[in-house]
Amino acid sequence: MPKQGTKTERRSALVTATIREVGARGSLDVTVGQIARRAGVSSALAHHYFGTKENILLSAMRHILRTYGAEVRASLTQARTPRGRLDAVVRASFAPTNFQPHVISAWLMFYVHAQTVPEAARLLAIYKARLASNLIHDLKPLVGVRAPHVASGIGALIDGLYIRHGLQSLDHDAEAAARVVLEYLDMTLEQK
Amino acid sequence: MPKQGTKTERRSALVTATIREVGARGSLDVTVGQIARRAGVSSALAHHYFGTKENILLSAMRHILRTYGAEVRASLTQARTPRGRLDAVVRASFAPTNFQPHVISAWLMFYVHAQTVPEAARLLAIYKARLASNLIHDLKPLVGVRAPHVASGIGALIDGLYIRHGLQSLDHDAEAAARVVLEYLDMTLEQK
Amino acid sequence: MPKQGTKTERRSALVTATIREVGARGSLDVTVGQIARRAGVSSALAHHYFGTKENILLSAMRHILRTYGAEVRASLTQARTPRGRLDAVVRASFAPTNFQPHVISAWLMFYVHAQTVPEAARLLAIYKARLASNLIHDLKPLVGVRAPHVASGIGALIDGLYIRHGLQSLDHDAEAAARVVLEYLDMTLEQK
Amino acid sequence: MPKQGTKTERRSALVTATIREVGARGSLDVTVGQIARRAGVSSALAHHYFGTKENILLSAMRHILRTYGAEVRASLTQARTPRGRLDAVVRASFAPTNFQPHVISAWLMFYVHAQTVPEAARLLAIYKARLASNLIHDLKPLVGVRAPHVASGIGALIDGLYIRHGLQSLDHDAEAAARVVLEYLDMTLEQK
DNA sequence: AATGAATGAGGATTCATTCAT
DNA sequence: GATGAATGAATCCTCATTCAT
Repeated sequence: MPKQGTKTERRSALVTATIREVGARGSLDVTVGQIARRAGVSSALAHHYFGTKENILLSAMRHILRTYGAEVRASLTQARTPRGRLDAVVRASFAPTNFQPHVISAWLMFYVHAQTVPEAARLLAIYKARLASNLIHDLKPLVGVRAPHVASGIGALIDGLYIRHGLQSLDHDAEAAARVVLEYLDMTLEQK
Repeated sequence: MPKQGTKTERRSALVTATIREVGARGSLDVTVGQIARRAGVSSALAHHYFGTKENILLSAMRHILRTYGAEVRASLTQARTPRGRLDAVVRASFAPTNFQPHVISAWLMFYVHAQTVPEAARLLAIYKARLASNLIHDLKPLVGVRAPHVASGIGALIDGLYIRHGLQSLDHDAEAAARVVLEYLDMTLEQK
Repeated sequence: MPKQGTKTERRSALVTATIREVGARGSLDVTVGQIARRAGVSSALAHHYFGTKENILLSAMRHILRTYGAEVRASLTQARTPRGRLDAVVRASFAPTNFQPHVISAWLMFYVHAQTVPEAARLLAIYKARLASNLIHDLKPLVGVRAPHVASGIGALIDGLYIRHGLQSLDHDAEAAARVVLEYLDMTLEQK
Repeated sequence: MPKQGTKTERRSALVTATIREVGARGSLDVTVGQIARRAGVSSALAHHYFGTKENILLSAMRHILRTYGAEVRASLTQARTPRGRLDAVVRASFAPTNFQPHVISAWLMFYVHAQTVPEAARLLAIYKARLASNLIHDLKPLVGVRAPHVASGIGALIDGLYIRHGLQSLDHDAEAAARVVLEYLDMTLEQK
């Protein structure tokens, strides 16, 4: 009688539902019940699979981070020059899989969550370290010791554009957003 | 025992306590009780003065925005050239009154809050419009029609630096943060 | 600086305000603050004069009962025959001072209050006893031993008409209401 | 520990508990906690099943009204003549299922509640309309155009007897109460 | 006399979580 | 595997009441 679904299917459905729900409400204050309902299951089942709400949230975060990581890798395979690779990394941040309203909302929520929950902070730190490392690797041949500095500027700019986008002031579409960062990059590179 | 503080004193104490508490917890999920306790009063008194929790939060937001506005104005009085004024506006964002951990946390929380609460969104929109208007006013003589574009880049960069700072990864002190933005500005201006 | 007012004035203003407020809200769930505001004073003053909320309510009840009693006495002075006196007693219940929406509401609320508060029950019992006594006194010459029985029928009919009136279904104006009871009386008297 | 009762069982238990509790306290000011405790469940469960307190109260009202309706219908099946049917309708109001202290209390409370809550008013209006309609239907053959007038008198008398009974002054047992109304009816019918 | 300041107690409601089935 | 039943622990908010001024 119970609805069927493999463990993986259910977990994945709940993770997706979490992101959608957070996006729809614009708030991390989402209840397990709301998430479960959106996934079409009972809240008891959500606990059955994840144990605690915290865990559902963390899983959703991991999902987003994984998706983002995949996007970056995919983007990088097509790049050859350092500059091309930088381009790829930046553009991955604004790829369609990520730069959608509800995903952006979720990112913002996770930033907040990271302030309280160590594990969330750890995940975010990993993401940041990877982004920085990616950028620095390819900036070094171009700007030498200034690489970390420039990388952190780019990182901040990306985060800022995310936030602003999350805030409905859709003054940047993905393409425009990427361009802002890339211009920043270009200008930096042009510096003698 | 009653009759100890004036209405103004208490309101102000509660607003301050709100920001500190939000900063300390790293979350907008502070209870009226926590805020009140920090302010040294009963939660009933907080309701007496503000009516609802929402109102307390909004008042705290207004307080932060007002402080920021004052900082900008003060900073501007000492500037003479457009470039000097741009400098002033940027540096105001990183002035000691604003760029403290708990205030930064509060900013982040308010960004989130604005996604849900219209009045919060309105307040944030005002802040943004003012910042943009300030920047554009002084960018026009320097970069002409590119002014709005550059202004939005600067705005995003400031927001991004705030977030990153809020996330404990204190890779930027205030001075460094301001410098990142100003370099961005300089590079932009140097563009032919 | 404080507003002036004699003790009596204030007390009376608060009692009146209580009845109006109960009437306006259609509920005994009226707060001291609401009553005080309607009377134009602080809730602290209400306590100063009455000590407790219970006391305010009881005073209002006494006021209504007193008004009703006065109405009955006034009405009776003009009657000469037993039948005339019965008429007077019945009509007093529907006199303009009593048969107004907010007073009717207050009566209903007091009925309820009497279920919980002994003193309120006592006051209501007194009213009932007086009404019964008045009716029986003049019914005796007319229906003999059936007097108590008829009196209680009349009392119930009056109460019922009050309730129904309080319930907005204004299917009886005062005159009509009185007539219903008097017809009942007439029919009873005509019984052999 | 969980999984003990069905949805229907619990709902019904809570509705019953509501009426008993209202009766026991003599006040609509019962807390959800009190109702739940009497039903042997947590207050959270009460909310789980009814959503709001208002809803619990309304459900209790509907229960009483339904019981009363059933009583009337049952009573009517045994009647043949118009006069017999009138008898049945009146007696149903004083049937043991209804004319118990706590049910009477609940009625009184609902009268009060109806002054504030539209849905409660609507329910009460339906009850009244049905009673009136029932009475008028059978009065018409007996008193012609005076039917509505007589019906409203009877209705008021019933309500009045209810109130008086609710007020502990048990000067009427059910039989006596019914008799008062039926006498009223008889007298009316005997009118030429 | 009059009031604003202040609070403890309490109440409706929500929610993560657990358990029997 | 899946769920409805069930609850303890919060949380916001209200209110009668008290006290210093």
